Amino acid sequence: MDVDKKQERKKVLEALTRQGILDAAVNLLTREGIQGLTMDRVAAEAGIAKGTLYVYFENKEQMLEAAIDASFDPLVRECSALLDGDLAPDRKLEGFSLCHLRFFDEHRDLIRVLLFDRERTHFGKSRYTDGRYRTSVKRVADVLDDGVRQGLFSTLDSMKVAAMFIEANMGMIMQRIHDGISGDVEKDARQITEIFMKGLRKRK
Amino acid sequence: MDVDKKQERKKVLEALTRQGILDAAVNLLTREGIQGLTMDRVAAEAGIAKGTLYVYFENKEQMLEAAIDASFDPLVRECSALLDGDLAPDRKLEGFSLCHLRFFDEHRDLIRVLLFDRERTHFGKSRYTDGRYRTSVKRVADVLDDGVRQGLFSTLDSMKVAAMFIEANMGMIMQRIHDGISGDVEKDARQITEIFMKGLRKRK
Amino acid sequence: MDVDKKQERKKVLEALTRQGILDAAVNLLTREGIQGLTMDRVAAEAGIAKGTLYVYFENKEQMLEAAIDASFDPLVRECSALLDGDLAPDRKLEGFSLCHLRFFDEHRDLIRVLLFDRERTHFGKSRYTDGRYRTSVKRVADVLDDGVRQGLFSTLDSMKVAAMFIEANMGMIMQRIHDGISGDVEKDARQITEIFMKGLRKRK
Amino acid sequence: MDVDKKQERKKVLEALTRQGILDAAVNLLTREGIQGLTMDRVAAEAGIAKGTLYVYFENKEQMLEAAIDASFDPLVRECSALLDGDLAPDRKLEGFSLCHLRFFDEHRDLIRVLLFDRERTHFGKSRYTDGRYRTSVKRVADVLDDGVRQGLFSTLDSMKVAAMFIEANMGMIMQRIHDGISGDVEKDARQITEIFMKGLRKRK
DNA sequence: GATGAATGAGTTTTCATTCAT
DNA sequence: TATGAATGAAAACTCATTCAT
Repeated sequence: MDVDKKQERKKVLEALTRQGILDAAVNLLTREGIQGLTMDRVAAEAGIAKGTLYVYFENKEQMLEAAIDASFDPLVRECSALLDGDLAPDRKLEGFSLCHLRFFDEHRDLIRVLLFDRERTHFGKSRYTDGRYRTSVKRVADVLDDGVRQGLFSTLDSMKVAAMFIEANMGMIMQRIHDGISGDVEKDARQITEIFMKGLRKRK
Repeated sequence: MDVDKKQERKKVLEALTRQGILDAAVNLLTREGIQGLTMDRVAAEAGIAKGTLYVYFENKEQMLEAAIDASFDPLVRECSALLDGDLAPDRKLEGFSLCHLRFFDEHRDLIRVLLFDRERTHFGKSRYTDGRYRTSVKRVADVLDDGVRQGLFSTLDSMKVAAMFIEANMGMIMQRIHDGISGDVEKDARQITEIFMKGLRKRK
Repeated sequence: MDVDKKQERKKVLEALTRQGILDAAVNLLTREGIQGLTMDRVAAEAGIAKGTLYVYFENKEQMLEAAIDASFDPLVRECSALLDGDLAPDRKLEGFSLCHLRFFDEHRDLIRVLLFDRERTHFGKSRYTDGRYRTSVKRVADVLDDGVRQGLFSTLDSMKVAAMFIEANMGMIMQRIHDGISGDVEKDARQITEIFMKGLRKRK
Repeated sequence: MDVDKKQERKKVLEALTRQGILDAAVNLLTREGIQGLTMDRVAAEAGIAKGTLYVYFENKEQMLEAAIDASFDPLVRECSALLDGDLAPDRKLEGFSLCHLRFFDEHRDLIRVLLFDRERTHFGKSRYTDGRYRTSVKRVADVLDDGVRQGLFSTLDSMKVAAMFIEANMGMIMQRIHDGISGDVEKDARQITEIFMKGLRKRK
């Protein structure tokens, strides 16, 4: 019992330090960009010694990876739940947009990181699996395929369209940020869906 | 006269050196990525002395900027001509997609740079003007506004939609690259336009 | 009585832990070399906590010293017994060679350590006493002096010749290792003695 | 002509810096041992910036290698000339001993390095070719083989005996150093040859 | 006595930039 | 103008040692 307690306390403390590091890393990243992210500064920001970072993470790369993963976790979870749900495909797409717009409204600075990560993800010679992004594309593609199966959408190359859709969301997000976040989220999310559903062309 | 000749020759030579540096920088960038771009290597690639780089450019940042500008110049020119032309707005959009898909098919590696640059462009604390990208958004937005004026498109928030459109193109490009560039360019360009024109929804 | 038992048990346990540490250190040393010998790894190899090492040893240097001492103990004991025995001086020398060749055939990797230690021993500013090696030289010198006294050997500078003899053995060992341990131990041991007894020169 | 002069001056200056680094490295090595040899200190000792070291050498390992090579160069040359000469095999061996004893009398501290290098040479997992030492063994073995061919020496395993001979020399050197270099070099060199020629055994 | 998380000084290496020629 | 040797600040990472529990 005593031992259990001790071990538990230890685990909690460890988790705290680990989280502290991740938070420090994300803060620094958002504040200073990738170039400002040095192990020295992360340690300082986290209020621990440089060496301690290497107790918790193998190297800078893995720490960064973990930090980014951790900060996108809420978004990933929310989207996951949404896409797993049983809304109609078009509602799912709108929900997806909404999630993303909301998330980036709240974590406006993080988009910088996302873009960074996207770059690394796709084109780095790194060993990074491009997991997060590719998974996202695949899941949206599944929704599109569902839509086709249900006779809702015309036939389409689902992976390509999924990629387009996701990026279109990013475009909207960027524009919102550029404009100082104008207009409400719901409206913009609806507009994205609308365009992807019905197109821009005026109908008589 | 003699003096003029000399001066002219000098200018030509200087321009040549300058271009040589830019080419070297872009080659290195596409071959080795940003991490591989050191002043040493640029000088070696260009066949000049390291110090000479600083004769032509203030510092690394400005050199890089110029190099990226130079490498996107063909794309920018082509798009510019297209958007300045007098095609119908929807043809212009399709042309825009086509330009981009073609350009990145041919300069596949440059997309890495573009994404990198995009990040820097939008969110860095760098003094980079985000010229290229913002201009692009604005011009596409103009086309959209034209479309609206001509009664071709429904009313829309042109800047946001333009951003979406541009990013959707990037999504398509990324997916093509991920798939090993599947399908022909024209078809994919048409698909993008189609979706933005008519949407995904099946019509009876 | 109870207290005595407890104390004894404690002592046994401590000795066990101590030996475990030494074994771990030697294993690591032979497997990975000096560079691979970190306190972390020794602790892991010994299955104890890092901090515990400092319960048993003042610091790394002393632990290493003890570990090396322990691993050469068998050789030292065997040689000691031999040189203490009452063989003729020349038989003792041959026995000495045999001991060494055999020991390093079996602990081939340890020779690396020996050489390392030799360096430290003789020339480091370390507080290492150069005990092992100097003692060895002295004892061989004693055998040589015995030989001289018995009219077996010509007069000689026994310390210098002893050093030569010991190093010649090392040379043979190195060559055997380099060749992949060619030829049988006895023959090589005999050859060393032979040369030191009769020299290389052919006699008519 | 002018250009030639400039280039020559440059070369000389470069060689000077390079030599300065090597000298600094050897000095530090002899003064402080391997553990004391850090790039920081070498730079300080050489009176240059840390970065400059990396202009002249790829990394620490190669610098060290070059430094050691450079400091043994005189010995290697002298021995080489001697063994290439046309003395009788036994005179060559004596000359070899003489060279070595003299060299280490003068560079007493360097023996530490030699031993270090020997260790690295033979047993490191390093990419070091064990050139210096192996070559030495081979060349002495050739002399021995010559001796056998000329009917001077009994048949023998020349590589093993060569290794023994070289190490016996080292033993003598160590003993001399330990004793504070007692006795004159010639006498000790002669004693080594004597033993290897005629052995220790007293003849009636 | 045993633990192991935390430390931080110390190490190698990189590279944009300068400046004397 | 062109050069390229020299710089030195900064970065990632290591590891023996300590100390609160």
